[in-house]
Amino acid sequence: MSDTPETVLVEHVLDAISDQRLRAGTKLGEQALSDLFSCNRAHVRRALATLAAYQVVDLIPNRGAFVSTPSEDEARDVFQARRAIEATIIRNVVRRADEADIASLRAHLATEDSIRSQNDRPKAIRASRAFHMLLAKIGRNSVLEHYLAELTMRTSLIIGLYGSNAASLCSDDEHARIVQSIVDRDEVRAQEMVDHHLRHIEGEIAFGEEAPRVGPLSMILSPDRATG
Amino acid sequence: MSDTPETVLVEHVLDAISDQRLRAGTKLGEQALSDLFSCNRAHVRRALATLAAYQVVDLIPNRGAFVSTPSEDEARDVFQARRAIEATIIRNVVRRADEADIASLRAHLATEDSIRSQNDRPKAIRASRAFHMLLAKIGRNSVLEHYLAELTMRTSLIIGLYGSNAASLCSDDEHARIVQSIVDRDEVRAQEMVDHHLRHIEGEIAFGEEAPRVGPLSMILSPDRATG
DNA sequence: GTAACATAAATTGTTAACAATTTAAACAGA
DNA sequence: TCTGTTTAAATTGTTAACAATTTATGTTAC
Repeated sequence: MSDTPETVLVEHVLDAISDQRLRAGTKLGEQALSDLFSCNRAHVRRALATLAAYQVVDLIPNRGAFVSTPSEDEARDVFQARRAIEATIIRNVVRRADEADIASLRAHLATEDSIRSQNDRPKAIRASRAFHMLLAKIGRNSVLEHYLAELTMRTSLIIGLYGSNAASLCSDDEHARIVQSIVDRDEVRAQEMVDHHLRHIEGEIAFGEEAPRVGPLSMILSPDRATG
Repeated sequence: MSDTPETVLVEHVLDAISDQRLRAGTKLGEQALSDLFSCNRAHVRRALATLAAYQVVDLIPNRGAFVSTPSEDEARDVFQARRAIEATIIRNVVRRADEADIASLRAHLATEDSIRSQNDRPKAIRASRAFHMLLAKIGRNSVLEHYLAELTMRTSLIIGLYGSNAASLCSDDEHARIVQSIVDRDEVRAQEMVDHHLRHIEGEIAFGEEAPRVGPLSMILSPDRATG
């Protein structure tokens, strides 16, 4: 859409969160952000208000903005919400996907395959999220798509915070099997696969032990970084 | 939570939207709002950014903020999203509702009954929305609750915009029957009732014909108005 | 060496002034 | 009367300065 400083800032922060470059609890100082994105603090403040509304940032009066740290309860709520939303999305996909859509799904699977051999975890996380967002797009419900964008972002925070056992992420060939059931127009099976997939991811999370915080903002959020 | 000017402003606008006092397309001028809520424009701007993130306000560069006017497609997406989310909510309710919850549900039904005899449409709309939000609260998933708050608000805009045939709103005793199936702990029936109920509401909407715009802001949004 | 306290620095909160753009009004010509 | 142009008013966008609060630093007493 537009290219206002607010939009740029919001998009970059969201990207950084979904890539797990920005971790839960990180402080988002106004001065730091306005320097990084060369805009004034009014812009930063508006952008932070937007991010807070997306529930990926907590605004604490007189203290500043922090990347939100989901509790275990909140994490479970997020996953249940994802199951609810993605169940309807996958149903839409099975019903509405045309050949171009299926081609793009297959192309994405190929991309994920090649990434897997590279052992680049951040890249893998981004690609994995992109698969779910591709499904949402093909499902053609912009409301559900928007909510899933938020929820996948929060999922990134959760996994980054509590860590995921093994290099599982969005594992193995589960994505491939979901695509197969879409091709087969098997609504029930597709729903089962997605539900199972999400429960699998949630099950891998090790609640209790939190991961350490790290890194200065400037390393994480450079505006000149590729946006994807 | 807190009582910052932004919060107050956001809450009041949301209330006005859910009550259908604020209709789709209404301009939300910065000066007008800062006068009404006696705060400065910086606060107004932040509040508007939040409302835009909630997708009940459109921010048009150099033009200002307007209450969003959902298209027919968007309206259908909103209703499908509600079915997806409320299906899970009602399942949670059937499983988790304790006696206090059921008492509050019955109390709410009584309130709705008494309102029905008063023929006060705005009051009825608010009560009807409150029923769904009460279910969300009892369901104890804060993520779904938050999303439903947004979606019911957008539903108010939709109904206000396209009008609802008959005084149906959230009709008759459908709410009562939903409560009954909760009491009976009949998960399947409860889900069916909610799904049917939502389809019923959607079906009453007369797409095609838009309702007229009206009213000055000061009449609609007085900060000293009761909030709860 | 530690704790409490005072001071300084940094950060967030607030306000006002000014610039740029859009909207409304006034006006002239056909 | 309608159209198009010009001028004025109102509204949004931007910036900087200042106040209030929090955080960090440093000092002193024990």
